[in-house]
Amino acid sequence: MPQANNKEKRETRGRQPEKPSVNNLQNPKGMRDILPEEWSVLDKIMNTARALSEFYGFSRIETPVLEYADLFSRGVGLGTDIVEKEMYVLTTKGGDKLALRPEYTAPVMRSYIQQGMSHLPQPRRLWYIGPVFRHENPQAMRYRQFTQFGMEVLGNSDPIFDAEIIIAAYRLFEELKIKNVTIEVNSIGCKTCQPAYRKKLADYYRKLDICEDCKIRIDQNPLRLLDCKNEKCQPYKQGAPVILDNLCQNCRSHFRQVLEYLDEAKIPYVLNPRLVRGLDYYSRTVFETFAEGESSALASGGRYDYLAEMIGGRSTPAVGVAAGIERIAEIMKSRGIAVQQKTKEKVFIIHVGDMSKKKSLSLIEEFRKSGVPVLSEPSKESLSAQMELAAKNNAPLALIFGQKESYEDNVIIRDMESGVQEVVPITKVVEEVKKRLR
RNA sequence: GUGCCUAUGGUGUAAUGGUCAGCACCGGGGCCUGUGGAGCCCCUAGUACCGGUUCGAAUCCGGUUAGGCACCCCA
Repeated sequence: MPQANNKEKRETRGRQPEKPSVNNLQNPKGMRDILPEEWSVLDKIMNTARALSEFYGFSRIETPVLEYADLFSRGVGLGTDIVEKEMYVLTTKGGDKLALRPEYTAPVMRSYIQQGMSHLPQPRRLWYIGPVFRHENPQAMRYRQFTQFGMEVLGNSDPIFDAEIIIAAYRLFEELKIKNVTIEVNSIGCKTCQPAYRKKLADYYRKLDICEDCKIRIDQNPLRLLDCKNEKCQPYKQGAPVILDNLCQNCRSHFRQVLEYLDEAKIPYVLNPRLVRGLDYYSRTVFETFAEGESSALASGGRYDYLAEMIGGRSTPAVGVAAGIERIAEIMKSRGIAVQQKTKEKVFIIHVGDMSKKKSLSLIEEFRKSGVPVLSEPSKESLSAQMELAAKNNAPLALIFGQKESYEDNVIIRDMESGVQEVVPITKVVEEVKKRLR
């Protein structure tokens, strides 16, 4: 009577209005669950990032997920999309405006200033990893909550640190075996030379028949004119003034040194005079790294000598890089870069009957204490079902602890490969198992 | 924020607007309280949500939500 069954079910369901609708069981847009299978790649990336950071002398920092919203308005910039369109802002009961951090650099700088890190030996090398939030439309390799890893060198303006940051980023991809990563670098100048260049650029474009977006860019952020993708604007790029030709003496020399250091370290890079960044705090060196065939950046960063002042601190030169963990994971997956799962083989303990089930608990504890990883499945009662699980889990040994054994204080050690079994006293079993695992 | 595409058990899929939404995998149980990944049998579970058209909707229409792609921007 399947019909009756179905009807019954439907009616039953209809009578339970308290049951939440499926919509309530859905994730918010752009946010996702990270299931066990994915963690092997993510762990690999995170562990590599951590080891690399520590090796290069960086110390870990973590800041709150929430910050006062104006930290980002002032630091990242009011005119930027990140602040204007993509920030999650909430108002507390007390009326404070807090924001889910859309990036780490401003919070790290805030912490540097607030915690008096300028009184420690300079520069400070800090690294971080954690979730950041941007309210934008999700698409490939783009989430509303994602994980950023980054490194910052604060408190020194020497160009060697610009290079150090780029080198470290490059090494991360090297260690993760991601090949064909290109690094694009550029210098966007400083307070002295950038305004003049902006004006020059704006003047050049003002005379041309440009797309609607660019008409806005002219006043808002003329540097962005350079990477407009509208077909209409493409031909103009050729004749546009190049920023590298318009740098002041200091910026020119700074950039030259950065490149020399990169050459010295044999880091392959590409000069991209049209590379600009979307965040206000950047000055001088900017860079982005791309995996071959991908349009979105894997890691990017640059120097941000004005950020400290922008958020209300004393002038502090700094340079840093940020990378998106999920994007790196996607690249690794799509390129089939294997991450070996080093799950240790575990000895499987099998019980039969209530007495042995109960007593197997202390047996399991004994193994844990002596550092031998064991596995068991108390919910399975039949011996064959447990044998099956032992086999599925690739257990090298199965320990059969049945009724008979539990009375006689023995355990059967079964070699799963050969099928050879041996009865040993329970007091010796840990020792015997250790001997066989070697 | 804009535009296009998509949505059937946990997964992958089937169903000219018309019987009870079918199949496979996964999962659970059994054959099998004393020995292995197989086999056989049984079970669990679904038309994303809300509404409309219709005698009748998984199927057509509208909205919502989520996913994908592109723009914008970015990690």
